[in-house]
Amino acid sequence: MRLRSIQLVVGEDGGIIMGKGRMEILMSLDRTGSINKTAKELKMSYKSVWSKIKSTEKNFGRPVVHADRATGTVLTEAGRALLTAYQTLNRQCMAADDAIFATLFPV
Amino acid sequence: MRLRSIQLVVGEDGGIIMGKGRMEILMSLDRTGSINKTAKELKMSYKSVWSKIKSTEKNFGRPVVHADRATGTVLTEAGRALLTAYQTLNRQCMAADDAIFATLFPV
DNA sequence: AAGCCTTATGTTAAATCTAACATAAGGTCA
DNA sequence: TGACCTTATGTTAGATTTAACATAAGGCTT
Repeated sequence: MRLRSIQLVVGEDGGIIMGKGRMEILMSLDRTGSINKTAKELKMSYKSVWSKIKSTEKNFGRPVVHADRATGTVLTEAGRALLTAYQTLNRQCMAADDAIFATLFPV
Repeated sequence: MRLRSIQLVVGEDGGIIMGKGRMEILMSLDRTGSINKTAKELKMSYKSVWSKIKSTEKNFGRPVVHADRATGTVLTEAGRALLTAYQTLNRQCMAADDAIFATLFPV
């Protein structure tokens, strides 16, 4: 018996802006500089990675990546800020929720 | 932009024991004393309500309700304890997560 | 006995989400 | 120029999840 805690940052209409999956996409993207390499690294199709990025941008209201056929893909200023904010959110929420769980569901 | 935080209590194999939906089922069940009335109240089919209860019991390891064709359905001791513990968990986690969100994503 | 309440399941259909396939086209390097 | 990298989308198929339909049967009330 354990806790599975999920944090989704969503737009006004409920569309997902950030979640654990998209966090990993942006992290990988920042490291590889390529949607293609990210897709391979995360064992996803190019399209699914690309679609999630587009979905995030639509719900977020502004671009999180700058894609170029020649130079690849890099995070925008806003994209990096969103990523680091979510990473912190995720870590802190997990810790807080786990602590609460431990008090209410003792082993 | 807002936070959607989800807390799932799961068994060792990841099967769901409690979530917001099952919390509402048990709450309604406790009030109505009938799976049928709960299904109507929550606008779900009898079967889907029943299946979720069975799933919870399987993953939890013991019955959470006592069902009787004559007298209807009531929560077991363990079921009520599980429900109240989850209600508290849900409330506290939501509050904690919202607070964290507010500090990281200021309006 | 008839009608309506209840729990209890199986089966089938629908809808939705995910993955796969196909294609287009710009840029770079040998 | 040809091969290979990259982004960019549409289309189609598969798989998974959810809803709907159907049936069975016990028990209560009138």
